[in-house]
Parts: sequence; C-alpha cells; structure tokens
Amino acid sequence: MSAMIRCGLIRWWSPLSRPQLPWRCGPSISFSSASALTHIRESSSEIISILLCCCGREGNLRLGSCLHASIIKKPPFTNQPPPPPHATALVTYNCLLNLYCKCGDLYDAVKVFEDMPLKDTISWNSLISGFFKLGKLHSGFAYFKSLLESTIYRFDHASLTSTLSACGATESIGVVKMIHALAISNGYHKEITVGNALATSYFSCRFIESGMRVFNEMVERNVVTWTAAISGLAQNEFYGESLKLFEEMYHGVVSPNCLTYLSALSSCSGLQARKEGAQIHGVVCKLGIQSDLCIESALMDMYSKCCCMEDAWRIFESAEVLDEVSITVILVGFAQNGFEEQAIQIFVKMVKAGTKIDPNMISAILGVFGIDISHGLGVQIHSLVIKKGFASNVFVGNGLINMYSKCGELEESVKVFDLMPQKNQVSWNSMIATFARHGDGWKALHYYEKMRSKGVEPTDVTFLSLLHACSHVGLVNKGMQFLELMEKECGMRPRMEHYACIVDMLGRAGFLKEAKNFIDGLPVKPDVLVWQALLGACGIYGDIDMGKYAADQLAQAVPDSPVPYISMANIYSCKGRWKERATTIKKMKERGVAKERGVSWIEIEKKIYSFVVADQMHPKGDDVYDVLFKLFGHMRDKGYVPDNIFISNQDR
DNA sequence: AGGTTTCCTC
Repeated sequence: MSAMIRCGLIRWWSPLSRPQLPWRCGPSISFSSASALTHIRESSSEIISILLCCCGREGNLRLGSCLHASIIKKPPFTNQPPPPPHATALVTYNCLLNLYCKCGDLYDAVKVFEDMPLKDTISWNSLISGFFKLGKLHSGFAYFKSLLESTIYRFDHASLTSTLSACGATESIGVVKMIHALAISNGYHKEITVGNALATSYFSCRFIESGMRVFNEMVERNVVTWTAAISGLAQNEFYGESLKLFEEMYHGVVSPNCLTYLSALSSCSGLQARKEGAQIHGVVCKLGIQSDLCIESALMDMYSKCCCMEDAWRIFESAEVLDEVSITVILVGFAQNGFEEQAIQIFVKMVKAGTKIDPNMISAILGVFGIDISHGLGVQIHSLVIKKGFASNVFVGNGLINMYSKCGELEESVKVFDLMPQKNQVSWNSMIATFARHGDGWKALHYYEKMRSKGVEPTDVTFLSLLHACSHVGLVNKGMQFLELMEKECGMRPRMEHYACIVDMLGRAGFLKEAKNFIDGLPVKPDVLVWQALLGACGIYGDIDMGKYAADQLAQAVPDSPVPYISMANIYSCKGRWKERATTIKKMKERGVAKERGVSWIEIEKKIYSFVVADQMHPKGDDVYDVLFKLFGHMRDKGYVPDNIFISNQDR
C-alpha cells in the first residue's frame, strides 16, 4: 500500500511528467476517510506527511484534520523506530501547517505553528505565505517582521518572495525597498525567483524605472522574468516599451508562454497596434493556443480596440466556450465602436438564455446608452441590477449615473449617486460631467468642491468636465484657473482635449483673438480638436478671417474632412456672401471631399423608416409632406419662425 | 492570466 501511494506521488510530483492542462491540482485521494485511517495506524510519518500534503493541495480539510487527529492520538514520530525523530516531526508538522494554510483555516494553522516543538524557516514561510494568500496582509507582515527580528530563525529567499508578492497588492513601496536591501545584503538578489518578485513588485507599485533596473541587472532570466517586465510595462501603460521588450524576447533564447502573449496582446490593445496584434494572433495559432479562453478574450479585446469588430466578432462566433469576460469584451467592443444595437442584442440574448451575468457585463452594456437609445431598456437593466444585488458595485453605479444622464434623466442620476455606498473618482467625475452636460455649470463646480472636501483627488477627466462646465456658463477666468491648478498644483499634463476645451470656452465667450493667442502659445502642436473648436467659435460670431485661418489649418490636419468647407460655407451664408459660399462648396467638390448625407430614422412597431432631406421614396410621401406643411402652419401661428440663416437663396 | 465606468465640439 505504502509503496503504491508513494510511487504514484513521485510520478506526479516530478515536474517533467506533470501535465500542463487540465490538471491544476494534485491527485485525488479517492479512498474514504475511514479506510485511510485504518492504514494510517501502521503508516510511517513520511506517508502521513505526503497524505497531508495531498489534502492541502486539494483542499480536503476533512481528511486532513482526521489525519491530524490520528497523529495526536498516536504520534508517528515518537513511536517510529528510525531516527532522527525530530527531523521527521518537523516535516510532518510543516505539512500540517501547509494543510491548514492551503485550506484557509488560519486559526488552526497558527495553533499548529505555536505548538510546534521545533520550527524551521519553512514553517515560518508557510504561515507567512498562508496569511498573504488569504489577504490577511497585516498579520503576514507582522509574522515576517518577527522572523526578521528572531535570533533563532533565519529568513531565506522564499520568505522574501512571498512577502514581496503581498507588497504588490498593497503598493507598499517602502517594504519592497527594504526587502531589496535585505536581499542584496544577504546575497539573495542573485536568486532568480527573488529578482522576479522584486521586479514584479516594483512594477505593481508603479516604480517602473526600479523594476526595469532589476530586470536589466539580473544575471539570469527565465520566462517569468521576461513576462514580469512585459506585463509590468503594459500595466503601467508603457505599451510601446512593453512590445519592444516582447520583440526582443521573441528573437531571444527564452520562449514566451501563454501569459507573455496575453501581456503583449494587451499592449497591442493599448497602442491600437492592429498589425502587431495580428502577428501575435498568427503566432498563437501556430502554437495551437488560440482557443484558450484568455487568449481569445485578449485577441477580441485587441481587435475591438483597433476598431476591427469583424475580426473580433469572428473569434466570438467561433468560440466553443464563452464566459463573463469574453462576453464583456465583445459588448464593450460593439458599444464603443458605434454598434450599440448589436451590443444590446447580444446582451438581451445572454439574459434570456440565462447566462451568468456579472457586474462587469452590466457596466459594459450601460455604456451603449446615448442620446438615441430609449431609456426604457436602461430602466430594465437598472431593475436587473437590483435583482442581482449589484447595486452596491461602483462600476455599475457609475454606469447607471451615466446612462440616466445621457438619457436626460438628471434626477435619476443624482438619486443613483446619492444611494451609492462607495464612490470613486469616476463617480464624482460622472456627476460633474452630468451637470456640465445639462448646462448647470454652477452645480458642476459645486460638486467639484464637494468632491475635494471629501478628500477625493481630481483626475484629468475631472478638469475636462470642469472646463466644459465653465465653457457653458461663460466662466472664462475660472476655467483658466482650473487649467493652471491642473498643471501647477496637481502636476498633470493637459491633453489636447483640455486645450480644445479652453479654445472652445474662449471662443464661445467671444474672445477669438485670445483663443488664437492661446493656440499659438501651446507647448504642443495643436490638432484637429483645437482647430475645430476655434472654427466653431468663428461660426458663432461670423468671423470670416479667423474662420478662414482655422479652416485652412483644419483642412491641412485632415485633408478629407468636409468640416472646414461646410463650416466656412455656413459662415459665408450668415453674412450673406453667397459667392464665397459657392466657391467654398466648389473647392470642396474639386478636392474630392464628400459630405456625408444626414440620415434620420424612426422606429414604428419594430420597423425602421429612414429618410434624407427632400426624400421622395416613401410610398405615402405625399401624405407625410401634407402633415409636415400643416405642422409648419401651426408653428408659424404660435410664433416660431424657422432659422434660415445657413440656407442660401437658391435653396429657399 | 483575459474584461467593466467618467471625457471638449455637433
């Protein structure tokens, strides 16, 4: 019996023979507890240790504690003939400790630890990593500290790596630096696992340079090392550097693994690097891991972020298994690439099919709501949120605020916000944006003050919404102050959107010269957004000269955009300069720039009717125009006069 | 290991 078990275990323990998939845990102990116990009476402590390890691996606390009981009843290490008894006792105790830690029973783990007649570094490490793996970081750090201060026991490389793993989660950079120093002074820094853990922790704490320094100075590097750096860079949004490193690895001696490909793909998503992403797609196909669910999700995400929904959809359709993540990815892809209807269809299908819904999917689908999606469905999703018990999720709450806000239900947004048990920066930003969107700039500023008084730090989006609010209320000085606050006090570099917002604000207030001066003084080359903002303002004030300048700049930036021509044509129209208007339109046509024709549509009893200007296609067109003219009559009687300012004489 | 919410102009 004992030989059989041992033989099986040794084969399984050997890393070479251990299958990669789908085995994730050890062998199962199939015999019943009772029969196990009868054997145990005669078993050696070695076998008990092995059995305890097995129980630990598969989380069999019941059988494990039976074994523990049998040890207490008849301690194997005291009656066993072969010495040395202490060594055996230590191993058995360590296995026991490991069992309780793995099963999450830290209370008994500590009891075993305290009762151990003899401990070694492994005992300490087991307990410390047990605490960390169960998220009891405080106790873990406390035991690590005791180990450091102990005069009897010495820490080793494993104590350092398991403690480092907890530093990443808490972003405790101080502890990372201390462990780094300890590692160097004790010669453990050359240990590959320590180097890997150090690099990983530095990246988790956003100390990118330190992480890279550790990586660069490592004498030996394995897949884990490379992957730590590639994913560390990706997680800190250094996508380009991450991909560069991936390329270096790919041409080197160490082969990437599944995790490396996932990290590289996420960098491609961040960079919207379709070409590189597709290359990795090819590589994973060659390796035969393209059907791994994680790889599939990462690929779909990459294609979605590169606006290639057809490619993303192909993967989704051919996927044999779907889960919450892959569904979320496709929902976000459709939602953010302007395919709101498709996203809704998939979501509704999933709900109807009884697919497991999670909060991430909900916040993803809430992203489809905009001005042209009816809010009836939004209300249904809100009730689903309450039914599923997701109402306290921050992401879901934020999604609901925005859904109501974009559907024009301001009070509902406020209600959701007030009821949220936890709010984050995005929640506050969403409220500020909501008020800005609804034209209540003062309320937006008020919520900003409230946000700061609660100790919540603003983000760049906060400032964007504030600038938006200032723009609509005409608070030019306040807006300029916010820009300064953002740069000087918060140390943030404004994005082009911020600059465009300032130009918009100055322009709306009629400060066209100041807007141009502001653009001239920018530290970066202005882009489309900025010129569009200036051009828009010229349109409001009918400034032909400035408008021409802005339109020229815009046409240079985006040669195939109709916007500069149409805007200029409109400015000429409202000044009555029909000749220049005609020349502008002619120029646009000569350059082959096409204006996309505006299409409107209406849904009546699940049928969609679309129509364009002066449409004659509808079979009941005459009746439609009849009603339309009657409505015009009513409008005129009520005192509403059509605004023909942009329409030239020939079009009237 | 893969995913989610906020963002100027119209």
